Amino acid sequence: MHAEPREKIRAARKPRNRYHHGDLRHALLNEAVRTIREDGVDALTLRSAGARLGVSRTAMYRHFADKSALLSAVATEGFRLLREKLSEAWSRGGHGVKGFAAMGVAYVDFAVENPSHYRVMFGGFVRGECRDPELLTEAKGAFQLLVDALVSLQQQNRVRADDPLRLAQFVWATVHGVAMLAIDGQLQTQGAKVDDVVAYAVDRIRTGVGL
Amino acid sequence: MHAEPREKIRAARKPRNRYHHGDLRHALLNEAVRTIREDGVDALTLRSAGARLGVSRTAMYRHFADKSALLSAVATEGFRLLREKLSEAWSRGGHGVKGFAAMGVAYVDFAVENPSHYRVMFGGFVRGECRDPELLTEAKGAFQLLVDALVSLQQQNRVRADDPLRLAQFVWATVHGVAMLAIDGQLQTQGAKVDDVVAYAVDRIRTGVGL
DNA sequence: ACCTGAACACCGTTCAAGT
DNA sequence: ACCTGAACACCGTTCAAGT
Repeated sequence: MHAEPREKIRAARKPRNRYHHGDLRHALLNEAVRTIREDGVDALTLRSAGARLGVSRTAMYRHFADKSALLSAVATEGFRLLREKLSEAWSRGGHGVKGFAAMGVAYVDFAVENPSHYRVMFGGFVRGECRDPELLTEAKGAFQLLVDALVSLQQQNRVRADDPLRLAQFVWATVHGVAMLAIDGQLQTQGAKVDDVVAYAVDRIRTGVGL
Repeated sequence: MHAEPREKIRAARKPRNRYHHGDLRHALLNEAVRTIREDGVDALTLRSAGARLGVSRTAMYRHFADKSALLSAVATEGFRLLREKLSEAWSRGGHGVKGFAAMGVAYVDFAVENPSHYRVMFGGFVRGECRDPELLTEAKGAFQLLVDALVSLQQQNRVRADDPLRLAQFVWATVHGVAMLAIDGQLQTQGAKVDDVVAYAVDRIRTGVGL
């Protein structure tokens, strides 16, 4: 009978004793990201994901409205990761022109290393209505990093004094395009390595946005 | 009995009297393009496509290896259409800097007007092995148009003397990126119209590839 | 050659029921 | 609150059989 108080203390810390998981939502999200990364979006089925977590295939509906909502969470996670990579590159490059180039390379690298995840972020898998505010916030956060970098470069007189938003949209489109074509295998066939294309594109961007 | 010779003449022109269609392959392809354009890729099912053509849902397998092969044909058709639009824009613009800008606008317009079709061309729906040679040829044809335009501009001393292939890859990536972000609805949220973004991007490309 | 019809092994989603 | 199990309405694909 002296085990009971212990149980109660635990109960106080974690209000309820869940059936299988401390947090099925997180477990599902991680499993989805893992499956998508390793085997692609098509390989992600609610049935297999549930089975792998030792849970019924309908358990998911307690945590996500539907499959699209789960994919939306995966996309959100992707933008979070991307923002980290970009922020790191910008810092590592010393918040200057070098850092700007590093951001471009980091962006494409992220897409090439996680092609399926990247496609979920931009491939239209997340339907218009299911784009939850969290996803929008995270996507805007990553974009804002680019805007801030461009403003910083403008203050250093390294970038023309156009509307930073416009500049950022152009730069974003270019690296996004390189990334997309790269993971589609459309650049290798043209007899050039992806890295070289990225380097050249960053150079042309620099010329394009320069003073 | 005097109808028989007529039948035989017909048989000579068209060796066999098909069950339902003169060319089910074309009918299927058109139906697929139409469905994708109007209702998206997810709406395309072999069952409904067959039903709409008054044909069994397995009849397709006589003409395409599987659904991916059908999508590959849809993508091929897309590249054909895109090439036409680009060629027209380049000519209409007088094969010069104006034509080059017109190509960029035409490219993004095509994607925005046929978002689902465009996604089939670049969205990874066509698996690596299923990329039939016809698709590759057609895609390269559209890309070549861009290379040729850049070579022409180089001869007019309007574009820097870099490797035209590299230049074309950069330009392609940029317009592709703008197109992708546009059909993903990622540009409107940033408080700017797609047309303006395209115009600005074309301007920056021009600066980027200029002498 | 070209197409059918039944069958197979899958899906996502709903819902009454259990604890 | 959280999860289950059966059921529903779909898929793409295979294959023996028809004409």
